[in-house]
Amino acid sequence: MKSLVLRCPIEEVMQVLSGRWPTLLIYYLKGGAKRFRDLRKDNPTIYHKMMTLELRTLKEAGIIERSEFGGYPLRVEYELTSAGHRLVPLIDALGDWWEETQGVDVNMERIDRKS
Amino acid sequence: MKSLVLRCPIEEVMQVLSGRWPTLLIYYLKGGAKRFRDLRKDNPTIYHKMMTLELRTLKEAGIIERSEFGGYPLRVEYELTSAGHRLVPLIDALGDWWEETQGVDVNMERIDRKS
DNA sequence: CGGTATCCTCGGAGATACTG
DNA sequence: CAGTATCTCCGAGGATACCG
Repeated sequence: MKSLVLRCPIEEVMQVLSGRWPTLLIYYLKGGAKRFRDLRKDNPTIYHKMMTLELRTLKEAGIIERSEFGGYPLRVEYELTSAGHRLVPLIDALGDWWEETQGVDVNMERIDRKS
Repeated sequence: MKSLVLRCPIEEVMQVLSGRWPTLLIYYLKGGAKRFRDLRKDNPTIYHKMMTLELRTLKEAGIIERSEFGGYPLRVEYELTSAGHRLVPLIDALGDWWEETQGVDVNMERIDRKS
């Protein structure tokens, strides 16, 4: 998943959203701004380093915004931009499609067996 | 991107669509059934092995269907299922969102921040 | 022609430690 | 607390050859 061949918006957006974390992070930011450490609590299996990297690419894509508050200990908050908020329903639609699809088309056999 | 923690439909659908090829393959099948070799012409940089693997996971997800016609040389065709067709507009919406976002919002916010 | 098997490498990401 | 630096390791996927 490295260099792009075409300048295709779909390929580009998938480049940003691909992988396990991006959509999860967006999901957990739906409700409003959160601190770094709270996002880690939401995603207990992600590693420190990965989270900063993932958050950075989301920021560079204009999906989230990073705010650094001075003081000690440091405090950094992330929240969805307006573009990020507009993205949420599109991702949800994919989730809905998936539930629908897996329930009906693929698992037909299972349903068959039960009846 | 291995084991899933949650039974979250979004995480699951992203598992299938993540990466460079799935959405591209879906895109190239929008117009109707295609042979294996024609899909390779559409995606000249994908390798033989990868394509069979990607096509297989798409099939297992119920997005495409595989038809094998006997004869020699062998002939295999792939086409979108009805679920696959319902997925297309959702992916397109992501592409549209991306174009819109990269053109307008991201730069806007940068300009805002400067003032 | 389409699919599988094999080998190999290269970098993503797990894990830990350190800095501001 | 958040971010960076290192080191390591494993496996996705590139490349090629062979099979049905």
